[in-house]
Amino acid sequence: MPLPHYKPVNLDNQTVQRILDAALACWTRDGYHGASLKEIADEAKVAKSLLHYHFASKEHLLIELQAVHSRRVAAEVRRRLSTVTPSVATALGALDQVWDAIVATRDQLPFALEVWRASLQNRAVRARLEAFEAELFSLLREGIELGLGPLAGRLSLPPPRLAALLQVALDGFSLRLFLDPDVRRLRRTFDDFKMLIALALEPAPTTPKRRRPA
Amino acid sequence: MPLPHYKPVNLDNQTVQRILDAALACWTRDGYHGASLKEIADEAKVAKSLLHYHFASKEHLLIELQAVHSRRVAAEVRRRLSTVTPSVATALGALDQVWDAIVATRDQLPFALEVWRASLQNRAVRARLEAFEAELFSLLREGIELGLGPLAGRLSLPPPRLAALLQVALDGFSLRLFLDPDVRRLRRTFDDFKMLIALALEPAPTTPKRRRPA
DNA sequence: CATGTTGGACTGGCCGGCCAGTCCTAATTC
DNA sequence: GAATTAGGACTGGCCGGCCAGTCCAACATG
Repeated sequence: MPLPHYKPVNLDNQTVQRILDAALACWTRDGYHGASLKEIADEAKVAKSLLHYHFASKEHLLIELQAVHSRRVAAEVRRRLSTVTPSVATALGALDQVWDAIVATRDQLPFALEVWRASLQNRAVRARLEAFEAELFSLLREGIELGLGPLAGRLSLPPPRLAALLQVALDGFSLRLFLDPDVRRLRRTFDDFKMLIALALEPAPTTPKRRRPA
Repeated sequence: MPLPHYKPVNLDNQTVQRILDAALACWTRDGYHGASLKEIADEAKVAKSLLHYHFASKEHLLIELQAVHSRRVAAEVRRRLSTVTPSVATALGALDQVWDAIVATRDQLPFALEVWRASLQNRAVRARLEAFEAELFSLLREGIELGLGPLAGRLSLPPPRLAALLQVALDGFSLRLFLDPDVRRLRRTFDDFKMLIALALEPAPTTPKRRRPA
């Protein structure tokens, strides 16, 4: 099955945005197959046929929403990491920024899971997902390099590998936030994780110091 | 909606097992709503009506499969952690065991995602999922305590908190294994993670450290 | 005879998709 | 400046099809 080519969607149209928001809400709540187009139309307070006017199919709606959503998330992360200045403290502070971003968007994680699942069967979704993941990776790596400045060279882990580790860990935290309503307990685990990172950031362990977690 | 009470299912029946395996395969491939009962029946090479003979409904099938599957996973993890003997090296080796378990069952992760999603809407699924997560947490904590023996007291992180951190991280690795077909790259990230853990495990290299006040 | 299994007919409902047609606004024409 | 045209936005209703679930007659097997 080759990649279908869809007509471009007018994203400036306010109703289109309402539909996209409704789809995000419904798919987050009930999953892609679990939510019907009627459900989405009702949520957007719009006739079901209008969905097919703006979007060729349910799949097309998913693809467009994925594009919009990943763009939004990437922009949010970029915004939060833009104020980082070089020092270990601010580098760890940047981690807090990322944490806040995750918590703020925690209810949308089920949609992300849905996109991941769809990426198994849809090449367009797959391609965009990989690009998005690569972008997040770059943002993390740049965040590390910027945040540590000249210190970056003395890491026990080179920035790209630290970034990869961060990305995995952050996915884990996202997932557990989705599972576990107790944010504070998870926050403590995140602080523990930050402590671990701090250990790895400290320069060559000639005189190792041990810190109590804050 | 109160919890429905289902007639017990004869799990010794071989055909029932075939159906459960088929459901696992189909739901892993297409998701809960995405796979029809006919599809599952075909996969199990069984008449569709037989599904309704053994299980009251699609939901019932999900609940039973979740029970069987989580029991299997827990048993597998328990088996892999049973040989741990006290020392830092074997404690890290136990991590490798868990890694192998994750890699071995990576293709079933989409089903786990499906269960997580279902837990949002189904109290029976939710309850069992929480029990399962709690069991995994205990296994990890016991693995840490057993693996480190008397060393456990000298951790910079008490075992329960290390276990929580491990659980989050392992979820992250599971997720990325699902996203990323490149196991070896992720394996290196996992090794980096192990190094980080090792840093937290190592007591002060030469002179014994003063413990934090109780 | 109980349990397990098949295969098919059947239903009521929801699904995604499609279409004919309305409404509104803005440009175009006379 | 009234009439006409064009086209985007939007609707209600319909369609064929698949879905979960029901029922049953038949048959195996011990």
